[in-house]
Amino acid sequence: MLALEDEGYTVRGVSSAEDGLLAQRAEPADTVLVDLMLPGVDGFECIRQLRRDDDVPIVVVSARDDTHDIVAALEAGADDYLVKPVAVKELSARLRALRRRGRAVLTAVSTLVFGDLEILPEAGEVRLAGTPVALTRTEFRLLCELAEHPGLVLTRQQLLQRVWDYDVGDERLVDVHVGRLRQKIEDDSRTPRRLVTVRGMGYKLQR
Amino acid sequence: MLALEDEGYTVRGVSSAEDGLLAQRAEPADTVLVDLMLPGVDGFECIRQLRRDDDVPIVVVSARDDTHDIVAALEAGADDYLVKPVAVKELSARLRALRRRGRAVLTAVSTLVFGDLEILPEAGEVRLAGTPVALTRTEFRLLCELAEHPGLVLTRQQLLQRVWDYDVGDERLVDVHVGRLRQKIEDDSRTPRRLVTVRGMGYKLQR
DNA sequence: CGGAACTATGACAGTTGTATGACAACGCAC
DNA sequence: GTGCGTTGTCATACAACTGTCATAGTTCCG
Repeated sequence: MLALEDEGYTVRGVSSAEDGLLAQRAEPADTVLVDLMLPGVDGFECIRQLRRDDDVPIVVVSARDDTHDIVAALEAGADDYLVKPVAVKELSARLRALRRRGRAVLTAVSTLVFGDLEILPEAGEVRLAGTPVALTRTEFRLLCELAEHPGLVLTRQQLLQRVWDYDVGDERLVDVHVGRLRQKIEDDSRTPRRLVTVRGMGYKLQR
Repeated sequence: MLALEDEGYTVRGVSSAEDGLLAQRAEPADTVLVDLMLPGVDGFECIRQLRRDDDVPIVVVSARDDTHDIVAALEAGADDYLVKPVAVKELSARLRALRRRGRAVLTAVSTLVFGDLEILPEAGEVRLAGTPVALTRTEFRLLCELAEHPGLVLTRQQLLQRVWDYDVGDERLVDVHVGRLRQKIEDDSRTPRRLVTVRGMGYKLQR
């Protein structure tokens, strides 16, 4: 999963078939990876249900290399079947091949997820617990900059440079915009839980 | 090959990459199996050429199970890659999976749907809640351009380039046409719900 | 405890970005 | 040529955003 993120994918993990089905209904991913050894619902049944709901590409990853399983999974509606251990490069290439075929028209939108905070950079959109939040351009750029370095402290200087293209400038400016951003993305701006201050250093976006 | 015929496929065999390419041009099969160890043209090149000509599903069958080869074949345009020895049942199931997906594409491309807004690019037609809307050529192209990137913000520059073929030009021009388009596709052009402004960035068509 | 350093926030005026109506130029059919 | 729809430019009005500053609140440490 981490390896896939390195390849540039945004990954949402679930621990059971039920969770996966629910998550997919609530907010469809553009590709689904299924492990046939999941607890709960039978894996093939899971594929069938996914396929019934929509035509998202489904890739099965499994430790079993029995032809019978492979055929059953494909019949159930899977688009590809990989036997563990899987080379990430291969998985990534197969995902690309699938996407090329299925969704050639649609452009993929990447999502940065921080708990219930989602950031869609290309869509210029930010959602908090599913509902869109209206941010100004500066707030948005600030948030993206922080989001690109999850959990890392960025100094005011760094933020001034990257968000404002200022080589020099009043560092207080950053404070003001962080404050405004907090009003919009924190439940209680007095006790920030996502965008936290690191005294003497700067700010960071909590994973 | 014989085994495949038993599964109900009609199979045409060729003994070299050149023959295969020619045969496919003369009388296209609906799926192509490629063996990477063919004499003559390099197998990857063969895939690329097939892919260039049309978007027939391509399945590679090869004795080599090196990840590097698999990735290269998929990158070249293959849809699937099987390592010999191949179970006929599996191959058959994978061909069916591919064909299933291929069909889905054809139906998916023709209409772009955004809620009750339908766009038929080839037909040059736009319908709002079922009733046709009369758009000018520029408005139509603008809408199509936005529709091809659902939910993504397009900058005025990008739109100028893609709709007007202007490398430089007054960005206000875009505003004006967006305004005119809104008059026609929004219920209340004061509060756009479909074609929304992302201040400081551009415009996007809401999914 | 008290001061210094650091951070948060509210208010304000200047600036920027967007929407829209008016208009002249253009192409095209008749 | 006349009439009509379309196109690009412009000026204006309005709304939203930005940066600065003053003030108030924290945290740290001797």
